[in-house]
Amino acid sequence: MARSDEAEVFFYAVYTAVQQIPRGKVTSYGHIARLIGTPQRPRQVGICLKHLPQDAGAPFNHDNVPWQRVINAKGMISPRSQPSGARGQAAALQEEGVIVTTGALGELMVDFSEYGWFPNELPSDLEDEQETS
DNA sequence: ATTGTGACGCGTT
DNA sequence: TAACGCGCCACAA
Repeated sequence: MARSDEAEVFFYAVYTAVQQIPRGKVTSYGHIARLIGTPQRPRQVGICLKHLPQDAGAPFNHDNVPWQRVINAKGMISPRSQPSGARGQAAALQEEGVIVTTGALGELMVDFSEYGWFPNELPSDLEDEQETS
């Protein structure tokens, strides 16, 4: 692996946590950071998703990690998420029943009070899952 | 090796 | 209320 071992652990934690987000729900980068015990690094969560492989053969990839369900704390889909803007992510969310509204500036928003998923901790322990790799 | 750049969030202005 | 500053740290140049 190219990344350091610590980074590897962090990536694993992020991807696994994101997989816990139920279909049709959304959460924030910051909340994912809190769930995995690193509340000071919402930004690194974004980096993990940014580098999420598209290759279906990878252990974590665009198919098995619902990256589209992670948005920022203001409830808006990050414009930087994709080259074409946030449209693709919005489409992916709408496909699973999430209503995405468009602001005056063309910003794509999701109502947290309706679709927010903010548990205090992860439903399953993620610490000791993958022992063999 | 160094420097700059972020799929962010929160406290201060 | 909005804008700015800073922490965080993996990655690309």
